[in-house]
Amino acid sequence: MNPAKTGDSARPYHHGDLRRAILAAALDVITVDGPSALSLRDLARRAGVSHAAPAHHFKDRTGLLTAIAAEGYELLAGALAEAEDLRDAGVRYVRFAREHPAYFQVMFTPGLLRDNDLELTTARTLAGERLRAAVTAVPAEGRGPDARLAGVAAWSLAHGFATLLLSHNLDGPVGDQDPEEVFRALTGMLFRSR
Amino acid sequence: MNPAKTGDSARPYHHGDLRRAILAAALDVITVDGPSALSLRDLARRAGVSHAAPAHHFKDRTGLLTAIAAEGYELLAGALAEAEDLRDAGVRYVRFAREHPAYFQVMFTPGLLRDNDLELTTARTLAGERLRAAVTAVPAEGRGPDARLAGVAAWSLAHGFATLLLSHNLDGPVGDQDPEEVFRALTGMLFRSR
DNA sequence: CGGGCAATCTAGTCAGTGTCAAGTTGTGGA
DNA sequence: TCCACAACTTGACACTGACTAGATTGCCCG
Repeated sequence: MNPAKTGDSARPYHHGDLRRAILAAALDVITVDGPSALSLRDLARRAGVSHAAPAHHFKDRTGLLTAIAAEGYELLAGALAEAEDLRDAGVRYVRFAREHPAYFQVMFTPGLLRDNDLELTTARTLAGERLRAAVTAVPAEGRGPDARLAGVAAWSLAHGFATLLLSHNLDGPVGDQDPEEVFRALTGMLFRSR
Repeated sequence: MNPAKTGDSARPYHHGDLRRAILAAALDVITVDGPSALSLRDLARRAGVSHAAPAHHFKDRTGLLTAIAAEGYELLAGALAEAEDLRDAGVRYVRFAREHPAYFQVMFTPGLLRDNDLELTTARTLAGERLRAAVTAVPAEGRGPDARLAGVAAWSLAHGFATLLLSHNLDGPVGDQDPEEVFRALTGMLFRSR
């Protein structure tokens, strides 16, 4: 029998899509308070479900974070796939970080994830390939002789900018300008001579 | 002054330098298992001290992390102060991240720190100034008209490279090469035309 | 020299957490 | 129809951070 609860009629024994609900709640929490504030019991409470229910869908806390990261890499791969050129890919990378800070944070915080998870690694390599594709699309005389090095450079630049942005380290320099525009100007400055 | 501390039979009531011992143990734990694995009780156990002793030196868990971050910014500022030019500053930034991954991780993981802490903010602004100094040391015709933008670009590049390195996202592209050399080559590629 | 005092550490408690094991309820497939 | 399995609940355990009160110690000042 269900204990008291708020709102609608009696909740069915089966939630319907508990997995989705937990994920959504988790993203909310992470966005506001960061991954370390995540509590399976709290998520269960938000979904109106018993304290051990989440463990049935994501074995652990780590399992939950891993699932989030995998989904994040899929979203990122999707965004990068539509990029017109390398600079656009960079802009989309930054935009992804700003629009989905929770995903981004989980994806790139080491020690939070089960690195050998299959779903995670495949999503991750897919996103990596999309990035490499954007780099190799640049004509060789524009990007220098070493495509691999150019890829690292582009990724570092976009990733560093996005990370510093999220950790509020660019609040001063960027101010109230549109971060995407700043990033565009930044790449324009670095590559102006080509 | 201090009673003997290591190896002897009965532990003295006063540890001697518990604060230092806790910090050192914390850095070990973070290096191996990340900040989320940090437990005050575990640190107390490692230092051979009661479970509540750490709280006397660092009010909370957050206080401990904040102290670590502040010390990290001081170390970073010290490293940047000795830089010869902008590229060298970047190399030192990357080297700092590799030599002190625990500090680096804590410093740039939002939500872990007490951002309004005085010691933290002063150390942070000091490091920021050292970075700006390295940028403005570059002659204007080499860095373009906008020093602020050039600073963001340089910081993003170094920070992104360091972050991706620590999260093992460059294990493939960089391979077994010396990361500092790769970074040097990378900046050489980006700035070859000046 | 000796008493007091503040820094340091101990010990106990409380609410909250992840995880495990075993039970209960609903549902789809043979 | 019925039954095996998936989804969820319930209860328990060991752990955590935070808080409190009290014990111990070394040092300063008279």
